[in-house]
Amino acid sequence: MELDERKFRILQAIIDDYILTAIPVGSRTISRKYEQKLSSATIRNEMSDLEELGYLDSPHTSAGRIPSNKAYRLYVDRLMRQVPLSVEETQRLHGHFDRRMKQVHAVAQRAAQALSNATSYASVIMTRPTQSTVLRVKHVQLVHISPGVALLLLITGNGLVKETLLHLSADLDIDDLYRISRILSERLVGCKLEDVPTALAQMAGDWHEQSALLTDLLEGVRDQMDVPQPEVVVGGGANLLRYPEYSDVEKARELLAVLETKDKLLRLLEQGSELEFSIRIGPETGLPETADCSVVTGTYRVGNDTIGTIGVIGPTRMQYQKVISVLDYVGRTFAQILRDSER
Amino acid sequence: MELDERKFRILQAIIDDYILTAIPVGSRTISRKYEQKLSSATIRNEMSDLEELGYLDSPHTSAGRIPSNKAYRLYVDRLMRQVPLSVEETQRLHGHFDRRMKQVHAVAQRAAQALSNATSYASVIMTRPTQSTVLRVKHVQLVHISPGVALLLLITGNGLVKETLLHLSADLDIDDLYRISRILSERLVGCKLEDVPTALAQMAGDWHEQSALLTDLLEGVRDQMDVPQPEVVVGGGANLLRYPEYSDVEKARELLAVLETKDKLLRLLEQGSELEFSIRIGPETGLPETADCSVVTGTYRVGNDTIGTIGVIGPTRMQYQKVISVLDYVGRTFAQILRDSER
DNA sequence: GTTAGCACTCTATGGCGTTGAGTGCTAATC
DNA sequence: GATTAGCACTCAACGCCATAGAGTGCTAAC
Repeated sequence: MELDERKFRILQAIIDDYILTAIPVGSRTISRKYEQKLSSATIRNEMSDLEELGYLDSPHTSAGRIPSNKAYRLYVDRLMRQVPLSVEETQRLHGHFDRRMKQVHAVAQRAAQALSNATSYASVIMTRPTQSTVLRVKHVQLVHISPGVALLLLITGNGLVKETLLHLSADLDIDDLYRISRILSERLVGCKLEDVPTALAQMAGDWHEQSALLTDLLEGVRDQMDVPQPEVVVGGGANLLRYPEYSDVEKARELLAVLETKDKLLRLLEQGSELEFSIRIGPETGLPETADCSVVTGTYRVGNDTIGTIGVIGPTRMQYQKVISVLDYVGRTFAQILRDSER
Repeated sequence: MELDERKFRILQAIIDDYILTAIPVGSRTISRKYEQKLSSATIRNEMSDLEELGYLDSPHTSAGRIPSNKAYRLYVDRLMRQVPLSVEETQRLHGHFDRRMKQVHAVAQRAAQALSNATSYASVIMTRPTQSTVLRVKHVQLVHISPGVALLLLITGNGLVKETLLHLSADLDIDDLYRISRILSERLVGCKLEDVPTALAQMAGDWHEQSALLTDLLEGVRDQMDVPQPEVVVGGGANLLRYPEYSDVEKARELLAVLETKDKLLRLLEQGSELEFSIRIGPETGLPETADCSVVTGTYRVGNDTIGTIGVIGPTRMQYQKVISVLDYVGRTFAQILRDSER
């Protein structure tokens, strides 16, 4: 049996209706609201076929049908029509942002808020710090803070600052530190950020006079060097409690707990990060706790780097078109603000 | 009518039992579990008195009694006994922390997690950045990043770094920037951080040669200068869904929404911030959404500065003693780690 | 191929009696 | 005078049952 054009139309109508109401859809509803040329009996036959093909499930004999995950898959791949955002919506989204914001974290928080407000689902934004493999040291300096305490500054080509407060075992004054800064500069400028510890260790071997200082430096720098962790910001988790699928509190709790667990969120986001958009439905999300959720993610770039993923989590019965439109808009705006502030 | 010692005991038993079970407590329960010398009838008379005095409410005639907010107030002020943490609990709490962590944000997240895990309630941690009124500039430098782009560094006495990426309208090379850095140093070192914009504006008046640069600087610095926002970290919101008081999903949603709204959280925390510990019960919390919650907060200091507030939010029927013990421990540990990393 | 008609299924809803925990009062007891 | 046994009364919770209504699936007619 094949899906002819009418079956597509009916399936689409069922999905649209179910997304809106969360009530199992009956043949009569379709016949009256969507396909007035056809009687409910005809729809009934078609629905029976659609069920046999795996696109519909029936909760029990005398309820209507609900779309299966396979149906949602078909929906997002072929049936869904792109809906542009209305002017008011665009403006409202726009209003969430403040172009003067500089810190990635703050921008991400606003974006998450915008996203969850506009969609009424939960939103997640992951920012992946630029890899230190590609960053080269541009400037090195030791700044005197107080006797025995100095600040080591490492500045990279893109303006990133690594600052490390050092407790010096040797007693060095401002002039000493200035002199040493120049020597450090000679050796470290141009070095990849990740190679700094190695370079320092090598210097310690050559330069016995200041080995105590170099040990301090090395220790301080090592602390800073550990692999930069991606950061995750979540918004609108409480929104999920609006939907009848989470009226079971225990279920809701498990889902909200996922939103509070960083590594589960990362798993949820990282799977989709290769594609520009990714929609994962039910078990495709990969976590047992989200087996009845869908996750829509998009990646954003600044320059050539993929810097993060922005996503929406909601019930499988999700307003996919709307989510995609909003996600696209917010993602663009987010990346734009980051671009503006980084250069 | 006065509260004699026996009434205190009975009230305490009722509160203890209700905190544990969330079930209205009957006279028979008290007589069997807590006051075996007294018959249920006697307890009944006492409970009737306690209700008249406003310490107990009855949901309906044939249910037991539940403690009123007034009772909880009395409980936390006079009846509660301090319970020290068990060794295992201390160890488990300890395990949440990583002493090598440097960033306030990361430490706060761990602390919030520890707090909500140990208490099974929601936790909130606010960190208030050190006021720029007391910070003085220690070191000023412009670092060349790429043609037309420079980084302005302002380092203060406590090692805080303010970095600002500047897009220069004038074309200045590395040597120009170095020269200008020295002039800036002369004028700015020793200045209060908050006075930097004023000082720059004054320089612009005197020093026409570089007024374009100074305008750029001023603009960049102003962006950084805006009042530093306190930061809020939340943990374990999903925990609240464990409790029968939030089995009404709509109620739960409103409460969890508060945990996602920064300014409401700040209001919740700032009230209690003057005292070392503060327990606010029900309406005392100040927000309508938390009228059936309690908020326990503690402040922590590093040196003489109050740097933040750490709090637990849960139902009024909260395990106050335990919460206080855990809060105390986590607060101390948190402050300790910050102290260690800041100097 | 489509549709009207009808028997059948199953949940949701509301009424109703029962159960049991708990109270409040009174009278007897210590 | 405080305590307690005894008892009538109250009220939510629970299970039971009948009913309503939405929906299906099948058959026969169009």
